[in-house]
Amino acid sequence: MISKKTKYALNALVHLGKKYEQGPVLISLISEEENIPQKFLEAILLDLKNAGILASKKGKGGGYYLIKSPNDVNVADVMRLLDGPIALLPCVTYKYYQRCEECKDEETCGIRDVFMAVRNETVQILKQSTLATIIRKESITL
Amino acid sequence: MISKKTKYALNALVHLGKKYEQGPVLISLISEEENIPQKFLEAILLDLKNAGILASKKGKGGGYYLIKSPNDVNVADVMRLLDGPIALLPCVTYKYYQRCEECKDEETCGIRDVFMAVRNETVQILKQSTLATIIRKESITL
DNA sequence: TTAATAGTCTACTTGTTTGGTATAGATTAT
DNA sequence: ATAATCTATACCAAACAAGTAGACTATTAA
Repeated sequence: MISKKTKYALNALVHLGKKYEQGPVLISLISEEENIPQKFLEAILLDLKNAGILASKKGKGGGYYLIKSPNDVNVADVMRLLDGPIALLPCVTYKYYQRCEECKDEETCGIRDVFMAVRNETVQILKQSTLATIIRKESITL
Repeated sequence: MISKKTKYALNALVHLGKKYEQGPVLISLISEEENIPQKFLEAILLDLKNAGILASKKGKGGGYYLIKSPNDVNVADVMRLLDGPIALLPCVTYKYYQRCEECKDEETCGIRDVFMAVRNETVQILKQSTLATIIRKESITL
């Protein structure tokens, strides 16, 4: 399961994606409309800002806004940022590789092959899924 | 990430799969050869027994052995047994469905669609992967 | 210039899960 | 009977998840 943090981040990003290039949006507004605890959301938005996806403006008329295009923000990146590796086994992660301690021979491990396949399929789907595709799909489904 | 419990279970099952229909195998032997803490392994094997995958024999000459055919034990089932649902969101699980509390309208949720696709692909791969296919692959790779 | 607005930082809390360990008990082959 | 095995119950420490509290800093309008 993905954490609430990642789920909330995606909800907030979709929200901000719908208001792309329309100025800053209040944390309190996102919190209310997306049903996310405000204090928790503050920490999440800060993470997304530090990752260069969002920017913020302080004071009256301030808030958060998307600085990357909705086409350039994909679900895989958001998940990695907040939840860490996507793979289900440490020995099949792309950037955070770690050997399975109990493993005898990684080269011939049939279990590893299975989870390698899962990882590849998963990452492909998540990379293809951007804020833009999500928002588009939602407007069609209506 | 899958838990150590599931990983250990798979390692143990592959081990027992290789000795299918060759009589009981000692916990201590599996523990040693697969590098799994013995007491932890005992609990895992018990779970697998209660799920009807393994059986055990007590006393001298006892141990655990596979009762289902290696063709009929797939990775998806083992994961579900020890780690619970495979899906990454509670609202896309098959048997353990739960609404996302913060969600406004599940029907039109674009995020849900993404994770639905991931779940479907993942389950398909994991269902196809049985002890038999894993063991076969390992013997070929050598 | 000061009050109100709005984001930022640090620290804490509470509950659950993970990955175990310890001890004692029940069964069975010899 | 007794030694070899699995079984059951209880416990534990560390990490993580999901949040909360409160002080602090920056901006801007009046």
